[in-house]
Amino acid sequence: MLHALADSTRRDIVTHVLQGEHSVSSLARRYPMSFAAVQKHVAILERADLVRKRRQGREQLVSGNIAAVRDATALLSQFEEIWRARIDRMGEILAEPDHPEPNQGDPT
Amino acid sequence: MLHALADSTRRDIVTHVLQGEHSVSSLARRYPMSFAAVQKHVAILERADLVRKRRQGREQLVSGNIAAVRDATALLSQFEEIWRARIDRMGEILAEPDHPEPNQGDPT
DNA sequence: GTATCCTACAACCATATGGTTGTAGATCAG
DNA sequence: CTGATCTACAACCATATGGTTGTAGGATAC
Repeated sequence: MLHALADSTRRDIVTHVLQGEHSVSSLARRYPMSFAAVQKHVAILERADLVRKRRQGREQLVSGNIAAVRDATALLSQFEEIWRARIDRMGEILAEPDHPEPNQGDPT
Repeated sequence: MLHALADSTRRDIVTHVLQGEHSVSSLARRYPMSFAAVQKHVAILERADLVRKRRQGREQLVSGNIAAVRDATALLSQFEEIWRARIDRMGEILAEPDHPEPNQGDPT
């Protein structure tokens, strides 16, 4: 899923379809590449459930799925929590009465 | 940069080095792959500035760079803001007293 | 009906990825 | 010094990626 967002064209597509539905062809017109290339990008986003497609006549309207985007954001936020937990632990260590050498590594 | 995080092994490496410095070889021991493979993962994370390396004797100690992780999180958060902006606009439209029909002529 | 548009999918190519093994340079222990 | 360890880097392979073109089907317009 992060892989699906690790491409600027796909992030741009997500940006647009989060603001409203767009057909695949109207999206394709925005980028300097072939229709098939944009179609592939949309397929990758769809496989990651970042966008949904809805048929209307001969068009496929693409819309963004904010829930999946939130999942990705939450995944990255976990890193910040890990970091904060570490900082908290360091605070405890500094608060300890005596700690001559804070040795990190794993010499096992 | 998101690409660097779009791999579970690399996310796991980031998780660990955010909690403290680890040498490349001690990291390599955690995963069922060759030392060189882990070394490549670390190099990719380093290129994305998600981790830093510090030489100590014959070891290279890897530590996580929380700032870059925050940048990635902020990038994804923009999507949620775009989404909220759209919802706000929809709220305004629904709050309009008379709907903007394409009714130009006003025959008195 | 035919023509046109929108979409899907396949084949193909160049390049990047994730993994391997092997070699070589530094550094530390003896 | 020799030997062991940590690291870097190159070569190689299988596979996935991002792009292309071409073909085919479904829906609309005429």
